[in-house]
Amino acid sequence: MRLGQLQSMDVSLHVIRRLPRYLRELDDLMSEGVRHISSIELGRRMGFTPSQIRQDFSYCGAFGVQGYGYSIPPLREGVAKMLGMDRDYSAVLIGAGKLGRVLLEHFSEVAKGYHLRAVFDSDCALIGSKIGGHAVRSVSGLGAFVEKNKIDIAILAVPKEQAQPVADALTESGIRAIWNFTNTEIETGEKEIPVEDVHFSDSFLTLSYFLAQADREKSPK
Amino acid sequence: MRLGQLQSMDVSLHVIRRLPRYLRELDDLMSEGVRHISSIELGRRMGFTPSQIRQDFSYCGAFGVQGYGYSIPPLREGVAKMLGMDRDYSAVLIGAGKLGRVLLEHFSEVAKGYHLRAVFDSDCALIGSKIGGHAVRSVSGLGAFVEKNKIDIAILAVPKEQAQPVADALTESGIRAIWNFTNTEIETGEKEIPVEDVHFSDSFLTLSYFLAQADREKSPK
DNA sequence: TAGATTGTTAATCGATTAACAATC
DNA sequence: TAGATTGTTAATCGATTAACAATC
Repeated sequence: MRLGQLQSMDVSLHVIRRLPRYLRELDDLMSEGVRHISSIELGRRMGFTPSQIRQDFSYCGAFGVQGYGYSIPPLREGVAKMLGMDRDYSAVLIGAGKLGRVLLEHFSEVAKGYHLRAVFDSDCALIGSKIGGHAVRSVSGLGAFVEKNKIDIAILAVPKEQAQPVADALTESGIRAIWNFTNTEIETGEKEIPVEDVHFSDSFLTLSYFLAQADREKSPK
Repeated sequence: MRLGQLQSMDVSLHVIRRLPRYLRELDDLMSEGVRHISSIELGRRMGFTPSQIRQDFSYCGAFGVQGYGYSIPPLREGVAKMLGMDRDYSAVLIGAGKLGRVLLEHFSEVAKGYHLRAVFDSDCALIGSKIGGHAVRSVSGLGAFVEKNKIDIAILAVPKEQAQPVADALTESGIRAIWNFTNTEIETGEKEIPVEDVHFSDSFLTLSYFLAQADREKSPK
């Protein structure tokens, strides 16, 4: 189920999507040696209004001090906690093609604190070989593995055609979230399983729209 | 400049981001042999309200017929045209690492009708070698190439540290849009150059939020 | 204390949905 | 013609911004 469709959102999806940006900015500030900041100054850096920043942070618990601003270390931890970075979630990668391998490599940086438990593929030539320290397993064992090991997150990097069958296997075996790189929409049925789509083609075309629009404005016909 | 911050949007970013989804759905319908559809039926398939679909399509020109619905082929072309898919835009890839190579490979599928003109990297070991039919060039020649060949789009897949310097070279030499995979924000100065960010880490953490939220709801403490 | 800045409530702005006249 | 469905205007809903009392 696409994130936007999910029910019971205490915090709006708009706010949630800004949290990782705050995290990056706060980490940058930390590495610059800055230890506190006001919503005005942070807003100036990030291109947000101070109001929005105060609103957003109020969802992460109260870390501000009147007349002084925010103390960065606890605020950073508050945001990280909201994002579940302290919860030791486990993941599996399905699809050990080129994209899968890139994700595998990035995963340790991108997702510090999360645990990649296994890699699956349907290609017999790959099964058994080692990729990034993980023996590639056959997708035929995917459901059993997810169920037995109570895997939280599936990273889906298989070809379009396999997206839905693999998603079905995952939902049946109790997966809790799907990170979807297949450039296609997947159905997860009744259960409210969050699916985060990373559709390269959609992203590219969005950018292309702005070029086309600029050209239309230049020479309207 | 992030897309959300751009001025002069005739059509809101929300609508623009739905256009590629419509395109995919319409292509799916075409390949199923369907040639016309009502906003009600399309809404049912996509999880949108019929109102929204009619609103969105009205921006692409009028393709509907009262009492009948939409004729898919011209609607599909109308959406594609809005997205600039008929405009022969040119692109360069900067960063021939693993991610860059995946993007290169996907580019021909993802971006049919767009032309990849060159690949750049700063690694001497890579320069001169061929990747996906393109000789890898030194980034030192990036600005001159973009300027001379009037390149429209830069695909930025370099390490974080190089993101801003490369972006500076690009903006100075007249690039028109940047597809940014560096997991960091880039500044483009005065000119309103659209930047589309694909931040894997942000996307992953957004998904992680929903897991954490589900757990918080289960055992509030 | 005075100045600064938060957290939160109220006002505004924008996006989505509903309604309906137009019409195929 | 009658039924269906569009395109568009009005109503609603939700997100962002402004304002301000609380207070460090």
